Amino acid sequence: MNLRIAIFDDNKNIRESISLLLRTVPNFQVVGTFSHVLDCVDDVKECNPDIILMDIEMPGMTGIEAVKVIKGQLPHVQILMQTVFEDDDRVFDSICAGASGYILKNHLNTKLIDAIKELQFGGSPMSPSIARKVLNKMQSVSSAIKPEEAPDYHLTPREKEVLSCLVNGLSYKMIAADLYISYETVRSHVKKIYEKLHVASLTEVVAKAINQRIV
Amino acid sequence: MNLRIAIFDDNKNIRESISLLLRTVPNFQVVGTFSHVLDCVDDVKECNPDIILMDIEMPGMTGIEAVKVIKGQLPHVQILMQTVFEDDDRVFDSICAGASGYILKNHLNTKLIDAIKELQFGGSPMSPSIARKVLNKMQSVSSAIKPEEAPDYHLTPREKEVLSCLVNGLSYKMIAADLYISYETVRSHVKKIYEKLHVASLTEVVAKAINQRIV
DNA sequence: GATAGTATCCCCACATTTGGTGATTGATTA
DNA sequence: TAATCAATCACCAAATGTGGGGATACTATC
Repeated sequence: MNLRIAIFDDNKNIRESISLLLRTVPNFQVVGTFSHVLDCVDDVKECNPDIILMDIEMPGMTGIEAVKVIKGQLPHVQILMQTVFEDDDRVFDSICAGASGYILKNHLNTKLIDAIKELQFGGSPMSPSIARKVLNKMQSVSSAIKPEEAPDYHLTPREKEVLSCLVNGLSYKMIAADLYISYETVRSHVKKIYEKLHVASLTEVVAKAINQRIV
Repeated sequence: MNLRIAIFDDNKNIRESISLLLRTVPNFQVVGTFSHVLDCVDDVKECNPDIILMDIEMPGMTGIEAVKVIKGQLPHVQILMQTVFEDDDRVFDSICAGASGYILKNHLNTKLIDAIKELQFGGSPMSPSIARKVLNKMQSVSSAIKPEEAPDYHLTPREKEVLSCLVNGLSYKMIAADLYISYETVRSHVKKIYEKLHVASLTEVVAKAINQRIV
């Protein structure tokens, strides 16, 4: 079974030399090379690659934007960024856009072949410095990854509904109208919420609800 | 210049075989092997390694907790997780604790040597499946990584102070007391904030302030 | 069949917030 | 020097939220 590869790079020499290199590998098949990504979705649909090598700097639209649109329409395609840039912004933007690997252009040849093979078998090849950046980033956003488990305040479903209305800025009246209950019922729920969250004002409720992701 | 390596693993055979393996590499120096991490900080201070190989499952304290305390006290040490576990929790916990690499135990020998060398030169070696997990995680928390740049509401410093008081649940009166200004002045600031944020209630202010990280 | 919990509703009195309009001072800037 | 803006303070009237009661109906669950 052949591995179908497409290449997006605005530099003709690079396209051709990568193409030549990959053709020497058994089972690798270069099914398309493109100098820009303006028609990338059509191009990709046309040549139907398993893996895409994507440069970043290209005329008209960047490779990062291309990753986003391609993954949006063809999520099964694996995309390997291959670029000279290693600034945080471009690295993380690429990854968030959906790239499955990121290698730098400085040391080509065998590394590239290994990277493609790694990608083929479910890995995510990254140049060493990129991998380090990624791990450091993970650590710096660890609060988003491992949210310290929010205490459970045992809010009832209805109370949670009311709470989320409050967080959306609705007044008691509006909540009453929204949930088809009376103003006084809203008050009852809010009182309960105050008790359960140990707070004494709407602002505290909202702050606590958002910060502890209760909503 | 030698590379000093310490090994934490509760399995004696593994400690010894890794130790033997690493001793065959020029410039590698195994400076300590330990069967548990209960005294890890002392152990590490004692043998002063550049790189630590850390298993996860050990008696008394897990390798992940050990990473946390070691990195807390000796942040310059590079720690390479080396384990059989590849569940998301342990992987991300290890990384968030401060590990600089994560490789699986199934394919030892040369891979391990390469990983240590990669770590030595500022990389973050990961087994392919681990790297994939990490990239996927990055994508799933992309909102935390690339917060869509909050619009600037041109709040004055004083207004920001008042705003953060509001977010902390203080009433107008309390804010007045806190900032040594009159109740009416607080009101003026709040009115301005309402205008600038285009909202009409405290709850909306608080929600917007927190969600858009204005505070 | 008693108990506990949820969801619904009501009243009173008081506190707080809100929407107006308007004013003074000092600093910065055009 | 005139204009702008931040920061301060004031008053009025109306709307909204808060704290304390209490009540009913329905579901579970023991």
